[in-house]
Amino acid sequence: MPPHSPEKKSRILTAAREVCSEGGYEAARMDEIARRAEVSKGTLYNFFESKEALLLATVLASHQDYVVILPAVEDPTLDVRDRLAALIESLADGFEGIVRHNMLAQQAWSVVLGSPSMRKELLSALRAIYTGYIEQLQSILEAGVRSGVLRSEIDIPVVATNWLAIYSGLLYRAGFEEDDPNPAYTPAGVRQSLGWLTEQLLSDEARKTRASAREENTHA
Amino acid sequence: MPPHSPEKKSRILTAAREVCSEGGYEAARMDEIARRAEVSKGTLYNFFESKEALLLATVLASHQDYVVILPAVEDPTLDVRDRLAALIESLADGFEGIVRHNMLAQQAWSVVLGSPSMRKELLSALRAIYTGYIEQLQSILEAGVRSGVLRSEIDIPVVATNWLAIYSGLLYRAGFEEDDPNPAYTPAGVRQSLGWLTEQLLSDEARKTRASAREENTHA
Amino acid sequence: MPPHSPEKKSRILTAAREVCSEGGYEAARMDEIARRAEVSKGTLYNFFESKEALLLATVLASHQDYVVILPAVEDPTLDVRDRLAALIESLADGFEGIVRHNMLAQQAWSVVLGSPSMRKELLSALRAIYTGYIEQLQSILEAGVRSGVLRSEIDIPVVATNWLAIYSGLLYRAGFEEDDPNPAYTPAGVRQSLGWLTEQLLSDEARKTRASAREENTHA
Amino acid sequence: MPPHSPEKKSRILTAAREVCSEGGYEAARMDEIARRAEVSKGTLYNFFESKEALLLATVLASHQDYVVILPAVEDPTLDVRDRLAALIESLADGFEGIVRHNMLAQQAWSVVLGSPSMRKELLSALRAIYTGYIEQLQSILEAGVRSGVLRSEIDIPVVATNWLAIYSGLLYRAGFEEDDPNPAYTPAGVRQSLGWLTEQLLSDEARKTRASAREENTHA
DNA sequence: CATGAATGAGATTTCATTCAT
DNA sequence: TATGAATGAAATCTCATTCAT
Repeated sequence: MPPHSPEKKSRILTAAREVCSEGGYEAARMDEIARRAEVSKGTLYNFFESKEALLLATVLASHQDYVVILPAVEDPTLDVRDRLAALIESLADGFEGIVRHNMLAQQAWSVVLGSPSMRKELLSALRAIYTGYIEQLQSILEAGVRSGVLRSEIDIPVVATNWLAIYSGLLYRAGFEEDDPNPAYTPAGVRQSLGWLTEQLLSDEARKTRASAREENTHA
Repeated sequence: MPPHSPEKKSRILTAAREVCSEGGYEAARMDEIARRAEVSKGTLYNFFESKEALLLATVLASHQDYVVILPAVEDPTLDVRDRLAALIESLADGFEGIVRHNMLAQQAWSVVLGSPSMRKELLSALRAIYTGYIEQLQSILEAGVRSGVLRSEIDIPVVATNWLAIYSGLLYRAGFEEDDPNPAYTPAGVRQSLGWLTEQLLSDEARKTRASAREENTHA
Repeated sequence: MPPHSPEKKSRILTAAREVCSEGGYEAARMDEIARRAEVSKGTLYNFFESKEALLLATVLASHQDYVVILPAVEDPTLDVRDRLAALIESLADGFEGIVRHNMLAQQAWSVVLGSPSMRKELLSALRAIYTGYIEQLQSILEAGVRSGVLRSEIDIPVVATNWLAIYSGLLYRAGFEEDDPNPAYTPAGVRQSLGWLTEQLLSDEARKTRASAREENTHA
Repeated sequence: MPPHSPEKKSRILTAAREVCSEGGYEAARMDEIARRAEVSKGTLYNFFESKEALLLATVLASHQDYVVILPAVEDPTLDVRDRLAALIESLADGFEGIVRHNMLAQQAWSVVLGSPSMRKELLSALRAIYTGYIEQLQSILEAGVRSGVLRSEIDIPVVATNWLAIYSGLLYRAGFEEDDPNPAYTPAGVRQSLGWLTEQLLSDEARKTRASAREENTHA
């Protein structure tokens, strides 16, 4: 018999995510998760200490699927405007999935709140999820300032913080919308809001040459 | 004693908010709420249909305390920069209380998720809470554009959306911090982030006269 | 509704004792106890913190029924031989009931062993159950020595200890017997063993006058 | 490796005894026993039908270690007083170990109570454990009467029963004591109680010559 | 024979809700 | 209306036992 097959663990996590997605963490039942994963309840407890631990692992695993970065963003030879645009696209494209994931993660709080160690682990993961974005963003902004595309006087940490705050805020507010969401809290809204922010950063020169520069770039 | 004494109802809601604040919605027990409100459990059910209804009412009542607006903000005779500054102060001052309130409100989701009608009510309230801000903000921005303090080409809806997104984003991210929070997610961070946004809106003329103008204004 | 009616508590304890008597403490199920007591499982937990606490209370309540003392034993005007004989009769008469009770109490150990506080409570009760006997016995022996019926050189504490040890030993060993018990571990055995002990205590004078003295006493 | 290696069986029994000693039979887990014995859980079931059977075997094995008899006791050439004294020493020396063993054996009841056949086996073993003592004791007492050291009129079966009852009673009561046990329920108490009993048996002649006789004996 | 992951019946316990007083 | 003892469905978790490897 294979020792604690990872495939089974993955099946359990998938089942748990499904069950939570449907009824929320509060309503998730170990019985139901076991049934969907096609394992016994005992096996659930062989893999995870408790219901809380399973739900925490479910949230953390869910992160893996949503923390993705477009390769183009990391290419330092590209024009900074394109790199920022690619980042915006990445964020906008994943927006709806992340909104759903986010609503679940928020619910996990009430389940995990009881155990300080799990709370710490969850919050730490939630903080970590955006750290990559912040760092990436700062390095792009620095490159932009160096190349003269972005205004030299911008306060990079504040701008990066605001970029992320806007994104988080839209994400958060999107969770309040149902059925017919306010367009501001859709992928299009993400593009518009972060596009506006990018505009503010451009140097006067970049502003003048924008159209031509971008066109050359595209044709290259 | 009049039926459904409002005083008793208020006592119940206060007790419920306390209990939820301490242990989260998941851990809130009707027994404990009744004990703190100094009423019987039966009385709880005379005022509220169910535990879910009580918790929903608790969240909604909690909104009342946090949706406050500084009178100065609404005074159209003031300089727009002061009105925006007053709004920022209002948001920054209430920040920590709202963060706590917000974490509770998020948890409430998992409790009311099961009932579509309650879910609608909660989400609607959550949407409404910021509507006042958005409208107020837009009217200030319009006044600013009219008076020449703000740049004429700004896209007021986008700017207002971003203002609120930044605020919401900081609020949301602040919920992930514990003990030694990142300064970006503190009242000071609110001032810095929204201050930066305000900067972007000023017209060239306002930018030049800022120091003197503000000084005159203050002395007036 | 009467507040925690003692009658209900008593019904629960009775049901618990019945269930334990039949299958042992290990096999006692809260469901079954609730069913027999004609209360809900929840009510069981309104009266008793846990299963352990209920079983402990059951054992302690069981003591009440078996710690009985013959009034005659306490009458200091009677001849010491008669008082000792009455005590022996008391112990022999209750013997079979106490044997059954004892076997249950022993089983309770394994259930209650986990909780140090309960263990202490149980052991303390088990010690206390015989304290009355020891004290009573010592006062009778002292009276016997004073009246010259018992030998003056007897070591009263040692004799009292041995009296109780013999009784406890027979009680304990009786628990090992089934169906066709060794006569030594029956009420008759109790009379014989403790009768022998009493014999050893009589003074030479009492020994000579025994037949006549007792006869007079009986006729008095 | 021979099938059902006795060494492995012994390791299992030792592990089981350790586990039971620490937490009691109720708390003993097959997992833990297997871990300590360094075998798999499956192997446990190759050696023992069930948990009950293993625990029963554990109690029975525990008996082997405690049913020991001093060789001197069996030597018919010695003075009966010395043989009884040696027996008392044997019982007193092993007292504390037997007390612990006894407490475990009592707990075993609740585990094996469910199975009549195991119950019979356990009770039979518990009866057998003292049979050797009784027989040995009776043969010593008979030798004592024949040699004139013990009073000729003693009722040997009753005396033997009482000797064993006193010992069992002290053993049993010792199980109720914790930390600071009553001296009556210690090895010293065993010596005192059984010493008193021996005293009652001596013939007048033996009583007179006791000091000198024993001294000679010791010097021989 | 040995292993130990998997099983799943069944145990204890909780707590929102009810309703007789 | 207020009370709070009683309810019991339903939840989590345990652990002796099995059996494919």
